[in-house]
Amino acid sequence: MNSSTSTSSSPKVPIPTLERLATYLRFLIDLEASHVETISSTDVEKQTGINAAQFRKDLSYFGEFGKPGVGYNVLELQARIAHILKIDQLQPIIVIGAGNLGSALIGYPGLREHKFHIAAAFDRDPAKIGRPQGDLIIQDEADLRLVNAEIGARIAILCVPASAAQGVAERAIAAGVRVILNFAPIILKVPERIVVRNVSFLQELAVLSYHLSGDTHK
Amino acid sequence: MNSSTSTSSSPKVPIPTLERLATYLRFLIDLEASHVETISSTDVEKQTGINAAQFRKDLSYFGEFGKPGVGYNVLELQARIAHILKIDQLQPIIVIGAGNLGSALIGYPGLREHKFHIAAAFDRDPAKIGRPQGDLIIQDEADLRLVNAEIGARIAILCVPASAAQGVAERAIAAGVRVILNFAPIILKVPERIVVRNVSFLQELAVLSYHLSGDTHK
DNA sequence: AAATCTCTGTGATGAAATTCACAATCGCCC
DNA sequence: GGGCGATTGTGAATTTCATCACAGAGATTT
Repeated sequence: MNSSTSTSSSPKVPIPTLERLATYLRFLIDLEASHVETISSTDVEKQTGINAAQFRKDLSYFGEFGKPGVGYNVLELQARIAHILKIDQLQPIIVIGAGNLGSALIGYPGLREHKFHIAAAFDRDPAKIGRPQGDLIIQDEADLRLVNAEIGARIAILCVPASAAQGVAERAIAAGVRVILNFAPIILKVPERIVVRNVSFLQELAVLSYHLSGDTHK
Repeated sequence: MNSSTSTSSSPKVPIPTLERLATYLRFLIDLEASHVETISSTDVEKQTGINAAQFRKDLSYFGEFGKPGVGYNVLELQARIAHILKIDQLQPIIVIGAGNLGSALIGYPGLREHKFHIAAAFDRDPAKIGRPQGDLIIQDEADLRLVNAEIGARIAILCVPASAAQGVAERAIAAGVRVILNFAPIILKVPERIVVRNVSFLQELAVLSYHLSGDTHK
């Protein structure tokens, strides 16, 4: 999708399964808000469009979660998926590049809701360094290593231009980052152990554009 | 997917192939800038990490593009991929929701580079309506249908909160939109013929978070 | 102009992901 | 407490996607 994974790491669990886990979690949070206590895989299918067997199989990679004849406890499943995804405690993230996109992410409320926490934001532009952004202050990208020694973030979000991305990625890795969410439209070259996911609007739009079959106007 | 496609449309061509086409296009544009005239599938593999046979097979869905013993002409291939993706002429897009993310997209230069053109931006918030944003003026979401009758955009980008997304999607479809890029973290219910792609930061981050194996600190 | 090298396009093969289908389990009702 | 409807968890079947491997086409060299 949308996005794509490069450099691999652990085996066994299919990437698509992990992607769906996040969807389930989101869905379960909504259910909780609607005071639903129990849900069956068929209900999930009805409400999300994801095949019921798929849902069950996805979960089966991690153990047993439901009761036959009953279904799944919403709260418990929520907690267990959060645990699987390691977002059951606040997860610190650094954002590099404080342009429009970086700023949008820093201000995105959904992140906190899911126990992600943007712990620092960096930019290279002296005009931006020192400026407040949300409840953070933009820091000098040159201090990346120093600052992250403090924070210990293992996740970095790259919102820099394509031309800068490779260099920034390398410095982030040197600063202890292990996984990268890359918004720059280039393929990063990183060591085996580093996991990268790319998000590309252009790619998404291109796929959509392709589907605009023949008819220009209705 | 990080992102993922829902409602299907045409057959035959794998979605992953379409996603990669956009990557190839981007890559070819960079090559052109470096004055490279010809490229072989093995070169592509070396520089992008995408398997050479994969590259050739992806293209084979659409015809023959290369010369045995030589490779592919960069400019020609670029043009043909752009044509396949229907971005060989300016493609009008409407953006709905002019918050942080919407604004970031409106200002994103990569779009124009790839022949996408944001033709109008909408919001529901009276405080935002009428305000300039980039070289556009935010319009009232209530006028969606009216305005799009003029513009004829078939692509909409949804940057509204999850709670508003379903309703907005329906109105966009009523206004003639055929494909939707959805940034809201919900699964849209749309008619068969409509194609949706979802981009979810949360999903991407969750997958990355999962890969943070055991070690909390180095 | 033959021999050689390079590189494409694709059928065959393999791997991965999805979906099917059913035995096993649970709760409920009589 | 035995029978019944609901629902899970999962091996097997199916579908989709990626890779291999090679015949054939174009360039190049001798």
